[in-house]
Amino acid sequence: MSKGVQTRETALREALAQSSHLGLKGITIGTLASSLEMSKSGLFAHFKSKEQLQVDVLEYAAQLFAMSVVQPALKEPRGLERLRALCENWLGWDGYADYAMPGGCVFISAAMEFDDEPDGPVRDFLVAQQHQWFDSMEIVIRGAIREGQLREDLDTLQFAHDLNGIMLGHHFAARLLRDEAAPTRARVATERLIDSARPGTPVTD
Amino acid sequence: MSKGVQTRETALREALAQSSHLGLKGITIGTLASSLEMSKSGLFAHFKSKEQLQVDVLEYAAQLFAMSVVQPALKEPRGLERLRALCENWLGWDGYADYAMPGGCVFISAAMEFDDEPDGPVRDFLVAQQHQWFDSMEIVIRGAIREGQLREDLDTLQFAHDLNGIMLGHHFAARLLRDEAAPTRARVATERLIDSARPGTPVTD
DNA sequence: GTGGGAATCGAACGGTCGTGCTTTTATGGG
DNA sequence: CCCATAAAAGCACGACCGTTCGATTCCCAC
Repeated sequence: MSKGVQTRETALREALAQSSHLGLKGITIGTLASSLEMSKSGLFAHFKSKEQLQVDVLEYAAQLFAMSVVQPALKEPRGLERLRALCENWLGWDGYADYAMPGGCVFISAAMEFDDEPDGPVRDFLVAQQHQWFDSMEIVIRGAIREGQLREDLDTLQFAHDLNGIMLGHHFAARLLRDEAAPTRARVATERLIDSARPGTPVTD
Repeated sequence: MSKGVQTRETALREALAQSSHLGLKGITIGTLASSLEMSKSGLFAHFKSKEQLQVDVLEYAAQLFAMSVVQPALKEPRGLERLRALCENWLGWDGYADYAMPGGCVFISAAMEFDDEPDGPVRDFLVAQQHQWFDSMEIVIRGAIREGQLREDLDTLQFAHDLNGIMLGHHFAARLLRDEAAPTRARVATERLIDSARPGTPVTD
């Protein structure tokens, strides 16, 4: 019982690392196996198919994301502090270089790889995950509204999408363009977004 | 002379269409050849390698982009009108469904595919293209500054990156989440961004 | 209409892919 | 310590990959 679970865990960690810079589609049973110094078939037995492996990697990554981004933010007091913590952790996640994701956010690569795919287990799982994540963001944003720090009539879903755009832009600038100013720019953009959502700001609709 | 160029052109168009939803790495000589109803080797002869094919596809896409996004915007009067036209065309480009790019912006997928790659012909070409594109954006933005419609001390590069983030967010919402409100949200975000850059707006630095 | 170069084809190459089998080896509860 | 069971290995498969090369077909200037 124990041995199998442990191997599986190790395999998922390595698979996540490789997905991080090759994408979910880029990982290979063969390459993964030799990285783990085991046989293709031995590794394959842990996941009934490559598709299942991809889903499992997404699930594994989500656990890591919840643990290192969401949970720490929940320790901050509700409102802008918590929202800022969430964004800062999110930014950190995208540069999670030294541990499990040398190639940046796996959700972003997966999103671009599967966005034009027909429905399927991997895509469906990823989309569900993203909806969950947007829900979490909205909850934190509404917290800041309830604290009176953000406008009462703010479109929280729009706000969440705006934040998402900022993070995608950060990924783009940091990873593709190798722009060291990317995190700074993301923070500037986030503050500007928050400012535009403060009470007293004229409604833009 | 004529026949070869024509075949090449047709091949590039089909290759772009396929790259659009499979990514640049997703295209294969074999699949592409059978789509064009010709032999693998016959097609291959037009491009000396797959890497070269990928670069050529990027170049082909850039021509299309310049023609359908940049050039029309340059017909608008300098300033916010031109900037808005650029954004609107850009938004249209990402949903260029019926012609050459059924799977959305090929530059975005390519960016995510090659962002963690070591330097190479394809990555280098893509990065150079993006820098060019950011330069173009900055020029249009500075046009609005010179017209007195945007703040004098505006960080134009930051502004361009913010726009880029909005478009990436649009791609994400429209393609992965299949959110029909995506274009509207992108427009709202763009207007908010413009508003925050107007003269008289307090500096956010 | 013929010759020559461009365009295309057919077949093959070594490699890797995901995935079934069967067999061997390791593990841990009684 | 034994033995059922779990884990890993070994091997093979058909398919497709990018690429090469020699043969074939086409187009067009003379």
